[in-house]
Amino acid sequence: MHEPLIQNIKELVILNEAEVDLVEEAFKPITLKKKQFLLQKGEPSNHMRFIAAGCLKLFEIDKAGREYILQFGIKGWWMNDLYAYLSLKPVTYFIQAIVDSVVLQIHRDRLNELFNEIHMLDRFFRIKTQNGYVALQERTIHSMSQTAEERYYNFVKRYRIMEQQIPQYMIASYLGITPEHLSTIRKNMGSRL
Amino acid sequence: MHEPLIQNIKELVILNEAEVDLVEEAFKPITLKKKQFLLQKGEPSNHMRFIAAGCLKLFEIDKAGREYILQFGIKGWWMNDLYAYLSLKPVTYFIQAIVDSVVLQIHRDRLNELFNEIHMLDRFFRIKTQNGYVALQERTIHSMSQTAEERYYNFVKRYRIMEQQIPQYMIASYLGITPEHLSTIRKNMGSRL
DNA sequence: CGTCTATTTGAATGTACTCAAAAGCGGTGG
DNA sequence: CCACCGCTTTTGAGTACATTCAAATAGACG
Repeated sequence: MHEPLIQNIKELVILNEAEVDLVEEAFKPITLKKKQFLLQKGEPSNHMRFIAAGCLKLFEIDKAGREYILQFGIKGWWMNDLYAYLSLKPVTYFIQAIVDSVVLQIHRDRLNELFNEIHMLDRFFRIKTQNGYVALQERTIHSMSQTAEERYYNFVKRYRIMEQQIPQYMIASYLGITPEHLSTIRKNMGSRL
Repeated sequence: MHEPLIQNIKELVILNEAEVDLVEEAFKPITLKKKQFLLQKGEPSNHMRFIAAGCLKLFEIDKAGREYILQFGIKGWWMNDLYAYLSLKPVTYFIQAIVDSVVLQIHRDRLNELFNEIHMLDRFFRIKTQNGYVALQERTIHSMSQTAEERYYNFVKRYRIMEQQIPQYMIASYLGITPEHLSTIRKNMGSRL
């Protein structure tokens, strides 16, 4: 169960066996059924979270009730309302399982202890966050410079694995367009998919 | 000259005097005239950069020659093509001074050494990047859920200090709209500014 | 099956863009 | 110190991309 987590960490930093044990012990599994919430607006976010299996979405709902998806996550990804986690404030986003999922999570207090017990963890999260930042920056550029069709095409090309377990209207939300429009785009793209 | 840098670090982690000296020694100042480039597409980005004075922009130019501004930076901000810095690949973005500026920079190799000499630096950059990620996430949400007028209004409200030294067409680029459209928005907003 | 949810289709509308041109503004040289 | 030049901002007309709203069709699941 902790396999993918340990592997994920070891991709970036070195851990000895004792440290692996510490990490495995600290991260507790949570199983989620499809559509179940991991985090709801207003709750505190006291855990750092790693997806061991399944697929989840991180999203906001505005006053008009519209849903905006910030991020999808599959096995091997980290997912959190980072702002709420860091600031100790109530979360402003929701996290919900798209399919049955397993999440490994560690409490902030325990993780902060671990940062002192395993210096390399600071580094791990620094690099992880830097990578996440870079990816988000790219997404920002694309949302400004590309048409909806280009963004959809790139999404499919890049996240083919995800795309198959995610309903179309969620992808539309992620791309910042309406489901109707995405449908039209797909029709026009036709064979190019 | 290194004052704002040290202060910036000490806001998040504790440094002793020896460590302060190490940091001050490692970061070298660069002065830039208005419109001068700090980084041009194709170059490597071998330094981590802190703005000690002035104002700069980080932007991309697409094939059509259109400019997309990812980020403005003023005194106390960090600025880099993080992807290029981390991957050692040539930069895909430009960094250019909007007004006369001073940047403090440290070479990647020296910074990596410092990470081992000053463990708290790992933590500092982890937290910095996390904060940056959170801010970028918010921008992403807003670019999806808000109209151009709302985005402009929020930009002015939030970055009043910046807004005064930045020409309007650059703000338009940052907001993902045309200068003409921003002009129209300003006219319609009228007194509400 | 039948029901609920997701996707498609189409018409009318709106927001932002393109292109073109005029007006404003700031710096520089005569 | 004013006139001119280049760059920024404004204005307006026509257009394009994406949205809203409504309704029909298709798919998934009990």
